[in-house]
Amino acid sequence: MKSQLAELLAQAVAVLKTQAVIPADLEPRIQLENTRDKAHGDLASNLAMMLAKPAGKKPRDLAELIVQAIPENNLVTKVEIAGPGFINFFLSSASTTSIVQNVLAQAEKYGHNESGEGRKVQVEFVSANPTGPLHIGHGRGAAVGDSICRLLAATGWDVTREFYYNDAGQQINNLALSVQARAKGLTPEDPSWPDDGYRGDYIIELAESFMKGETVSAADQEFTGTGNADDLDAIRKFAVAYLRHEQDLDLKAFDVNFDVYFLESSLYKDGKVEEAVQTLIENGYTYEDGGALWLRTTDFGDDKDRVMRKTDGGYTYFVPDVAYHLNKWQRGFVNVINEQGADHHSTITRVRAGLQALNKGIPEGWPSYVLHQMVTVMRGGEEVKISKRAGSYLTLRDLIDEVGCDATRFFLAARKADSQLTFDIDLARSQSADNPVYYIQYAHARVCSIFRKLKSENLSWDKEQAQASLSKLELESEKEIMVKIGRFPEVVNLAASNHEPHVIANYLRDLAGDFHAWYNNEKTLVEDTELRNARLALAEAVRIVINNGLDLLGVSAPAEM
RNA sequence: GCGCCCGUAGCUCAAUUGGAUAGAGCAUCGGCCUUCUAAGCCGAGGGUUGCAGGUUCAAUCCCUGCCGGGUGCGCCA
Repeated sequence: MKSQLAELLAQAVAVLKTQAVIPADLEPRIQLENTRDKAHGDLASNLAMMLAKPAGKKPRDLAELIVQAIPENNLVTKVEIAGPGFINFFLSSASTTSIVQNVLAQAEKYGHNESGEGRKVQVEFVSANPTGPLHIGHGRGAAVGDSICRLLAATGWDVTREFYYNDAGQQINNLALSVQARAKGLTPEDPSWPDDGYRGDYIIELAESFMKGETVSAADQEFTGTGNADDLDAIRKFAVAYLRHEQDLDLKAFDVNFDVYFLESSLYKDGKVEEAVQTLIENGYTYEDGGALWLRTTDFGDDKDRVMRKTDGGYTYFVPDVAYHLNKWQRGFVNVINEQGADHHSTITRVRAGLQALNKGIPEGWPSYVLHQMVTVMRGGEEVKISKRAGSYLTLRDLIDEVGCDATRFFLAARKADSQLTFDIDLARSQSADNPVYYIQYAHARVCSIFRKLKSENLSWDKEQAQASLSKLELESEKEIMVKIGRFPEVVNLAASNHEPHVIANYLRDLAGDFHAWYNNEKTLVEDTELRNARLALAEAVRIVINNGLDLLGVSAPAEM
């Protein structure tokens, strides 16, 4: 719709160029925007205001000339010049009803497109350390990351979802030591409790399971507890497998799946870390100082150089990260999006610097990142402090159990990632009816209910019949809904290209509102067959859009509530 | 001190990448169930978009400087 109208405007510009009203060498960008106020029509262009200066005319006068130069068409019924020089277009009935036809024809594909052209994109998200259950921050990453994947897939990308396990660092030692301490009956209050030990209760369960000789299996590994509290290596392996298994369950409960689980330890095992370090040394970006090996990250915009290899011979955390991202690049992922918590944002400069220093032709600014800000959890009007080490814990699974998967996902994805989010458990739990996700799902269920009613009254409806009757949709409220669902593909594109799932949530809230209002004011199952068929078509179109939109958020669209 | 994010109604958040009179929900107040699901609808009140400048036809959005909140700044990960 928009592109067709833009084409008409382009033609008008061409005409005015031949009349020398507009300088011939000017190539204006035709902008059409959706109006906020329906008094301004359905679509508006600022063309006249942008061209006023080069044309040497007043915006409104120029707008007049542009309008006169627009070719005959059946898209719009009225064109108005308003305000400082806006050109407002009022869509014709033929235009709006064609939207409904389009939605019904494309059904679950409506809103999708092929602009990604099947190109590969990798999205890395969650990537929690296997040192504890997933908490609400991981939940935000999971909800946002998974939704970005769904958006990219819907716009024609070949998406790979990847989870990176930091299973090789110092934190794993701390984990093993903590489990060992519990296995030996120590508590965090004990003087010999490990310095950076994990204090959560789940460590107790883990230790018990190990001592009992239970077998745990995660995606690609399995390990049986030996029951020997002195065997730290066995404890380490068991603990990692155990917690990965727990995280698998968390993700399953959240309906988030990954294509690839990448182990940091494999980078060491395969010599990839060493390889990357050698390359950096050969490329001359390193130096020794104080017994450590440094990377000259300041050559790439960092504010100070960074240690790569400590005096104890171990690598700092970002070195395997560089090796890991080189691996992504070598797997052919020209497009990589990393979704992670904003508290780790300082790694971005380092990883990118390391990749540049490798001289492998990796573009500056690769990979791209989506950072989500912190989630504050409120309960009983007070902030719930979450700390693995302190032991106070609210897991993602607790939350899903309390609030439900749909509401949790919606809530965590419905806000812009780069602003902090407050998750009020009491609100989400005790007043679940007030949760916005139900409002949208309810609209979907209501449409389904209408069709059930139709059936129970032995009436029927089909797409073909409806096509001929759409001109019966004459109400202003109906036109508004048609225009709104006509914008859905554009909203999907915007959300996908900006990696902003929350845009979908806002759109759905808005559409559901229009639908509920219409539903309350106008009866769908009326005597007049043509009008009934037309309204059923509109209701079905709304249902399709809500279904498709909720799917992009990973939220279900129930037929009954 | 330096980097990044944020600051919009009492609260939680939007605002179609610079558009026209800044919008929703919750909360408050008043109406609507004999009618396709009241998890709904209709109406009312609620704002100097943190402050001060700048850029232009037009600024919540871009630039500069302040103020406030968050987060990061280790040979931790």
